[in-house]
Amino acid sequence: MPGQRSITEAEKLAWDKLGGAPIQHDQMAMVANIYRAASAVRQHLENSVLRGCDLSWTGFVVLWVVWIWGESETRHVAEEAGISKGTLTGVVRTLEARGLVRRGGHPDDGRLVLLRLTESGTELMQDLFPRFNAEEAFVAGRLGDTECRRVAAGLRQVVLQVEEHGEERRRALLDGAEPAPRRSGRRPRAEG
Amino acid sequence: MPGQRSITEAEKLAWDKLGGAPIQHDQMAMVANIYRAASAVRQHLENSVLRGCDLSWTGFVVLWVVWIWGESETRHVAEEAGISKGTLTGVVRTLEARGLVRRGGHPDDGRLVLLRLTESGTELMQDLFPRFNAEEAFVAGRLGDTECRRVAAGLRQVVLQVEEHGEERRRALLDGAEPAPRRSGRRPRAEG
DNA sequence: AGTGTATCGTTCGGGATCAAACCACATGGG
DNA sequence: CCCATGTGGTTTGATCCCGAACGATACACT
Repeated sequence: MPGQRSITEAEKLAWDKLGGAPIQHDQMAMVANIYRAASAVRQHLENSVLRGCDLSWTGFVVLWVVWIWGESETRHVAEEAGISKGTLTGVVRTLEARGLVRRGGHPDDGRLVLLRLTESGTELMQDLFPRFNAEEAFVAGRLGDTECRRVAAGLRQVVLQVEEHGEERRRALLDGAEPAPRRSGRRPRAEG
Repeated sequence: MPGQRSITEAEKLAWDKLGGAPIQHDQMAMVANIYRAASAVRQHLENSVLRGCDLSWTGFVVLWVVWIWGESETRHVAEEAGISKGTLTGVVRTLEARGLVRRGGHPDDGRLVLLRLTESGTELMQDLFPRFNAEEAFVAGRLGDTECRRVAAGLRQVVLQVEEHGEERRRALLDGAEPAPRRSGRRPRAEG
């Protein structure tokens, strides 16, 4: 059972290493399980239905968003899919190479790019989505409908908390200090 | 609010596109929220406490595992951290370059590699973990202890379902067919 | 018409990610 | 002793991922 030598034992060990400082263990356990569940679900979906179509999780999500909402501006797709716009550029590149989506300019605003499914992309989603949904049902198989709703509601509270107060919180933690650049990422062009 | 133009509206649209085929929507909503919450939490943690130490989420998790469990074999660390052994090799490489962990051979079995924290890695975790835990508490701030436990328990059921029946399920879905190779990944060396 | 300033998607750099291929070491049987 | 089989960690190739830098376009104001 990966990652569960015992979460409780881990807490005891951490508590010892900190000289007895208090730990919010219910919160810690929830975060740990959110991440574990997300990994497990993604892995299962990728290795069952997605793999056969040569799609990654992210590729599927992007496809799904465009399928559901129809022709969309890339910024909206990135937002819905929960990835950065830079990542979306790359994902769309591979999706386009597979002939599943098409990129097109906006008639009125030259900055925008619109995404739409190709014929074959639409057919793929019609076949794929029901099978995807069946696996969602499988991973949730030990929980009843009501319990699913309850867990989903709890998770939504977490998402809302971060979305509504996360930035403010991060600012407060920095307390005036500069935001600490990432190690990776593009460097400013050398002055000449 | 990223990814929530409205999940319910999305379901209706999907239902239409499928010509009225039934959708397991509670399960679908739970999976969507698991992934959203995981992304939100990861993003918040990386951009608050982790960024200042130049650590990725995964880098932190690996460090945490070795900190808690002490000198460990890499296969166990990969399992606990929930990443593949190939990924671990890369993550440890960067962690080692930052002077936070050290790799060492096993005295009795020449195949094994042991990981341990350096002095500075240990100091980092002693400072970092309490601040990490404080942010875990922040993201869970809208939920009480009991609700956190309940959500964690539900998620554990999902993880267990995949771990105990996932492989069997994937085999059943393939139904004898070959497992469909990934598009990416190493190719067999050309026969000569 | 010109000049900010804002916003869009793309590029870029460092890194994470997986599965399969691969190589080194271990272990058991002939 | 040797060779088959198994089990470790590492390498490889394609992709994903982020955020900052960037170039192009849009829009408001002059």
